[in-house]
Amino acid sequence: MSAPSRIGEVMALDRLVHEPARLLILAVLVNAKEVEFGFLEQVSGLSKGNLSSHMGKLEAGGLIEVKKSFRGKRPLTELRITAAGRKALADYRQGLAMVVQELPAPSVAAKRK
Amino acid sequence: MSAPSRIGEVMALDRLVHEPARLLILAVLVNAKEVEFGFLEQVSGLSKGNLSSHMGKLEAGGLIEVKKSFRGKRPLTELRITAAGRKALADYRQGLAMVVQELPAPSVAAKRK
DNA sequence: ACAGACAAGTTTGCAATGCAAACCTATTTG
DNA sequence: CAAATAGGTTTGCATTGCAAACTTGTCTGT
Repeated sequence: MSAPSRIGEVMALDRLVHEPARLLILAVLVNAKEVEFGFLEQVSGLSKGNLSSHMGKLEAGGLIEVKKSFRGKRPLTELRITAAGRKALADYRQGLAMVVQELPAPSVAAKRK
Repeated sequence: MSAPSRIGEVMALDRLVHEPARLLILAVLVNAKEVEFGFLEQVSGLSKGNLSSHMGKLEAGGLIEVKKSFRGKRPLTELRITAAGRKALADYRQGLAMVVQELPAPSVAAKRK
């Protein structure tokens, strides 16, 4: 018989994307052309510090690009997902889909409490 | 306004289950009545140490039960998923399913090159 | 003009984590 | 008896995620 399941796939998930905070960031970015730091802070609910460090990691990994400029006299940081980022997210999504499939649907043999 | 999507769900994912190694463990356990430590070590590919510590956390969280006994003269550790574990896994699975749905299918605007 | 509040991020400090190497105890084999 | 194996646990370490504190600059009230 086949392995207990193909769930070993789960170990192949991209950890950079797997982290919820970063997945959230990527998910927002993938639906917009460009996103401001402040906006992201609001919709994500992440603290500035937390957001900043995740941003740094995503940038270091090449999944996003960060453009710094000024709006009037104030600093403005904008984030944009890269092609690599889209790919990573798509791959991750596919991995997730597999995991979801392999995980037993509770509806079947689950306990009705 | 409503959030860009319901992806904020991702932040609600149970971190205890979210960790790939533990998800793998739970996925194996949910399909079997009882599983031996050694077997799990093999199918998961985790080192004994790593497995042992994840096992400890799952047990501490009440998602699994660990039964220690002897087979002949040798120690034997068996793992079993609890009702809470099944529930946590089912909830997690549902969360994942939502995330997968909300994540854009790559087929649309995927590769330009 | 200046004190204080606010904006926009970055840096720092810390606790928690994941991982494997080393270790431990007991058994089996050469 | 020595060495290898089985079955796990503990230790040590490097990485992380998180928020508090800090930085730099603008704006408001008086």
